[in-house]
Formats: sequence, C-alpha cells, structure tokens
Amino acid sequence: MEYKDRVEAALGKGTMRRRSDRPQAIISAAIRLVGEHGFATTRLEDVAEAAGVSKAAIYLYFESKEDLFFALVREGALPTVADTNAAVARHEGSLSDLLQEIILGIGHLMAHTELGTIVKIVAAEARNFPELVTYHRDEVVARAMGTISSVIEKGIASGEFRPCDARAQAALCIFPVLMNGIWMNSIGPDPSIVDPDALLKAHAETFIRGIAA
Amino acid sequence: MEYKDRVEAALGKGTMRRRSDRPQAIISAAIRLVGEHGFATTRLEDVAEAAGVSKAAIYLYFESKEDLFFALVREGALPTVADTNAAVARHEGSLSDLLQEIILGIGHLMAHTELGTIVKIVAAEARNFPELVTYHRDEVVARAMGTISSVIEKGIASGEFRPCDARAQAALCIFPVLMNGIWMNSIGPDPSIVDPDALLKAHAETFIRGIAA
DNA sequence: CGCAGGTGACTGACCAGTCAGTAACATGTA
DNA sequence: TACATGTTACTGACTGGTCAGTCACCTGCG
Repeated sequence: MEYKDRVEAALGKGTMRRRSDRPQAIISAAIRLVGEHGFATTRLEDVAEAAGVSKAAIYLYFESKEDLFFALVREGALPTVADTNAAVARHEGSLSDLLQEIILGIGHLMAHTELGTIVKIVAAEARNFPELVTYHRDEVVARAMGTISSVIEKGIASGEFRPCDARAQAALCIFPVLMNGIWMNSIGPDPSIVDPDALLKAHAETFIRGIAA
Repeated sequence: MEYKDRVEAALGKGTMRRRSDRPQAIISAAIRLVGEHGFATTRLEDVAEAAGVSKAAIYLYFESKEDLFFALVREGALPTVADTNAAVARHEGSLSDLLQEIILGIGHLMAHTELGTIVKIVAAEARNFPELVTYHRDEVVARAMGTISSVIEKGIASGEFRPCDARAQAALCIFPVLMNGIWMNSIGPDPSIVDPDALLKAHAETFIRGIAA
C-alpha cells in the first residue's frame, strides 16, 4: 500500500497514527459490529457506514478485513492491562483490598465497555486466527495473570492468604470476571438471571474469603 | 418435502429420527466444525465430508443450515442438564460434597466433551440468533442455576453456608466452569497457563470455603 | 497545478440451496 | 428363477446472491 508506506515512513513504523481520527472511528465501529455479529458475518460496508465513510476508505487505512480485525483486537485490550499494572504498582494497604479493587475495576470494564466485547471476539474467533491466540495469550492473559498471581503469592508469604496454587487462584480470580463480560456481550444484560454488578461484588467477597488464611 | 412429511407422519412431528444414524453423524461433525470455525465460516460441504455424505444429503435431514444449527445446540446441552438434576436428586451427604461433585462433574464435561463447544458456540452466535438465547436461557441456564441455587439455599438454611445471595453464588459457582470450557475450546489446552482439571479442583475448594459459614 | 483524501461502480470467488439423475434394495407377478 | 415396477437414500453439477477487494475518477486545498 503506497499511502500507508508513505505515512509510516513519515510517522514511524508500527501503530499507525494519522492526523485524522478516521482509523479510530473505523475501529470503534468494527468492534461494535464484530462483537455483535462475528468477524465473518460483519460486512465491511456496514462498518464503513457506521464510521461515516465509504467501504473503499477502509482500504486507505487497513490492508484487508483481517488487518482491521487484528488492529481492533490489539488496540482494544492493551490500555486495560497497562492500567491494571499501574494500579497494582501504586497500591498501598491490604492485599485483600487490592484484589477487590482489581476485580471490581476490571469487572466493570468487562461488563460495560468495549473490553468485554474484545474478550468475546477473541474467544469466538480464536480457532480461525491462531496468531490472535498467541498474541493475546502472551501480551494480555499472561501479563494479567502474572500480576494477579504475584499479588496472591505476596499474600501467601505474608500470611494474609492460605497456602495454595497462586496461578490457579489467579485464573479463578479473573475467570468469573471474563465470563461476566462474555455474558453481557452475548446473552445480554438480564438482571432476572444475573445482575452483573451484584455478581462482581459477590465474587470479590466469596473469592477473598475462599483464599483467606 | 414429500418424503419428510411421510416420515414425520409415521414417527411424529418435530425432531426427525431416521433408522440410519446419519443425522447424528451430521450433527457431530457440525458441532466440531462450527465449534472451531463459527457458524458463518463453516461450509456445509465440509460438514458433509466429515460426516461421510454429500452436501445435498444434509438437506434430506435438515431444512437449512440454520435448522441444522438449532438442532446441534438443542441436542448438545439437554442431556447434561438432565443428568445434573438427577445427580442432585439422588445425592445424600453434605451439601459441600454435592457442590464439589457438581463442579467437578459439569466441569469435566465442559472441559473435555462437546458440551464446552456448545457453550462457546452459543456465546459466539447469541446476537445472530436471538431465539437461541431465549431457548438456552430458559431451558439450560435457568434450570442449571435453579438447581444449584436451591442447593445453596438449603445449605444456608441448615447453617452449612453463610447467609448470602444464593442466585449470585450459583452464578459464581458455574461461571468459572463455563469459562474453563470456553477457554479449552478457544485458546485451547495449555497447561502453562491453566491446567483445566487442577483449576476445577481449586475452584471447588476455594468456592466452598468462600461460602462456608 | 499537484496531491492528499476520498468515492461509486464493478468483478471474481465463494457457497447455500436446488435439481435431475442413479444405485441399491424391496415388492409383485408369472 | 427372472424380470418389471416402485421406493429409499443419496450424489454431482449447477445457479443466484453476497461481499471482499479493486480501480478509474472526483474534489477541495495550499
């Protein structure tokens, strides 16, 4: 792609940043539509319309439908991981409080923002795009699990938590949060079955009791 | 469909059952392929090949791709719900043991059988097939949650569990199990991140500690 | 002018669904 | 037994609609 190459030469390789906010508008529209319908069923023409451009314009910013898809998954999750790491780094106080903060914080993003949509998309499309799995496993999941399990290990060492498999417990800490996000993006908000926010609170309490010394 | 009408007249309306096991072979192949690639991306020709028939033969047993899809989701989950209800009904002993039995039992099916695939499929395709959501919410989820929350309520009443929101706890009991199933069917078995069986054991222990009185 | 930043109309591939045909087996009948 | 007639279960080849990706052309601005 000539245009892309020229811009990359001017602004640096890697994440393309344009002066216009077109790419971001396209990605946002794509996250919403792909989250609803899946990758294959989402028509580029609909993405274009939702972003207020023509289909051909998408090809000014992305090489292909697949390329847009990767961009969407990449941009959708990284900020959250970074934010969580930062929150852990600056936290002071009991580790139980920190865990609760993590659960409610990530949980809220999962249930009510694009992040839950991304998780659903990755789960749904994983087998079709193996690179996606590798990327997410290494860049998102491994990091998040590492952060949480280090918190749990610290708590075990300090006697705040009972001795247990910190990695397994880290997974158990985020699995309900992830499932809640998937639920909200599939079955949808349906308080008659589960109220997402009440569930997160209950999870924090039960989980922390469950690993308490 | 003349032939279909005649068979339905003879064997009853609804789920068509033939003497041959073709429909089941087609459904099994479809569960595997749709679980891997999603509904839209799965080619009926590939399902046919995997089932050892021609594409046209599928139309002898199912009205359309969508019809096959519904059959697959319906047949895939119901037996498990029934089995779980039966296990609960015949259980004697502590409710903690019963919960552990439920977690490990359903958990094993989720992680290692078609059931996990079905859950993944429903989550992924929910927005495209609203009838699917209604069906699953009412026939599968509501029942399973009802069963589990009745166990928890009984435990609260008997003093075995602490007072808490039984419905939310029921959701927390199965969410990690569901997520584990989705994980195994997307990111795949990867013990370096989570060992599915160890996770289930850890979940049973932590969850039961978490709601213990 | 020259060019960044578009667009609308087109095309080729792909695939659900159809249809005419067929092989294997059952049934009648002499 | 032999041969016609009918039925069941299935197939290969086709079609029509859909959509990712392309391309010739436009347009406002420095």
